[in-house]
Amino acid sequence: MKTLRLTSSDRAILINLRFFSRLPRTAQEAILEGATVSTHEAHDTLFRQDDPIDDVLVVLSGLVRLYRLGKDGREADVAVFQKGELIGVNAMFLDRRATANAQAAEPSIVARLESGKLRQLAAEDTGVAQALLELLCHHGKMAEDCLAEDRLLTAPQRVANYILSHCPIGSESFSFRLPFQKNVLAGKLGLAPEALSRAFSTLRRSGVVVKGRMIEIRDRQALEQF
Amino acid sequence: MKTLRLTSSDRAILINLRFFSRLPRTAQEAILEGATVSTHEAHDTLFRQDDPIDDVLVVLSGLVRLYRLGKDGREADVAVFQKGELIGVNAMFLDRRATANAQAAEPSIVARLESGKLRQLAAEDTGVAQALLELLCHHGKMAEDCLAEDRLLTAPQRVANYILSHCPIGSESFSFRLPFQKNVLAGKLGLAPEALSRAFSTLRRSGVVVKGRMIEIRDRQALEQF
DNA sequence: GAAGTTGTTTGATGCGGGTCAATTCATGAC
DNA sequence: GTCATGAATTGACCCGCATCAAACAACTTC
Repeated sequence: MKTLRLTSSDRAILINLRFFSRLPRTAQEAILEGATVSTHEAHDTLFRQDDPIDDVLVVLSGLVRLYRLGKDGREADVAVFQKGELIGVNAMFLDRRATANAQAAEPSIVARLESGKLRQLAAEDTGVAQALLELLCHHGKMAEDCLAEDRLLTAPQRVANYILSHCPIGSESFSFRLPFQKNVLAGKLGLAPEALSRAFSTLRRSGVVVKGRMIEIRDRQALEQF
Repeated sequence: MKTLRLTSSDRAILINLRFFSRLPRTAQEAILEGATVSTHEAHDTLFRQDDPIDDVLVVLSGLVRLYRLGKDGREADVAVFQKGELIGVNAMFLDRRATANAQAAEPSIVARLESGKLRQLAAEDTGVAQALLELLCHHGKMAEDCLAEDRLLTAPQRVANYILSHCPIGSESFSFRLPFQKNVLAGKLGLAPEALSRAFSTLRRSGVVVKGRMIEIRDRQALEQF
């Protein structure tokens, strides 16, 4: 892990965050002022469950995996964060302890914003609070989706869903590149890597072509009703 | 379904809500003014997934189950709300559509608060926004817990966990009454009723005595390490 | 290039829990 | 009390997926 200064493209990412754009310029500067940046190797741990955390993390590049540990040492992913996403907003308004472990899933750069300052801003500026409310509601919806998927769908169905969520509406056939390793996708979907692999091979019969990280869809209909 | 007036004990429940107590008295009155109350039989549907909803629901008595439907008609619970809990806060700050179906799981009374008014209050008063932020973060944590449990624990472990969560710290043996039917508990834990039943019978060997809705714990240690 | 490392696929096996069906148990209605 | 309805349990069966092990593929590193 290495500590850096904010580059101008980092600043661009931060400034484009929903809640950031609501801030008066002076507040923006105040936040950026206190921000630190660090780089991490794949598998680096950013924080551990129950650690006290006083920052909100923003992924500037790479990928961060949030997971809990079972008593037997097994890991279960609860979220995966990509560029531009915020980690630790929950903790900021609760007991300021991490509810899970965070680990870089690939070489990553993250910014740390002082959560004390953010809390204060939210308490002073309803626009900031509003933006955070919307963010949290969005998180809430995602979590609900995830839980429902886990409970209702089989492995191939979850994968089909994931693929469709990347399909622009209206297009009948298309292709895209997985934004991360299949490894990580498996965790995100609550599957063992082997199960993901088998799910892909099941979906081949429905017109899904997988070549490395490239996914190609030939028959959207077939996927939808899987 | 029948529409009622607010009783004084209903008012007491509402006024004790975390975010409510932050409001100036005039705002409290404004909210209560616009509130409606309705009673529901068990199995009544309060709203359906994708319905536009313009209210936040507060459970005054009884129990409300929130669930999603699978393509095959199977139901998966995403949350269960008891007296004093708020339903539909997410929707209020998103697209104002229900993300799931809501159903009374037993005879229930719910209040409906105008979400437009609430949103406005949150936009004007940072104290209200703050309270909602805390509420949502709490919801977020619960959802994360739930997801992690689903992915890490077996049925008996989930049940053991549930029981322990009702155990006052420090007490080695104790007993309590399930706050709802086993039916509902099963759904909440993501289990079929049969699986819950079997889990209970597995836990008997660890000193859990089940008689109707009464649960008795004889050996806390055994439960914790299950 | 060769050789090690890490990610992915495939096969064989076992466990957990969903589903269906049949009882047993509770709870009320009359 | 009897009967009826719904809840909870128990057994039998099966399917989905985790797990273990091994073969492969794709990148590094030298």
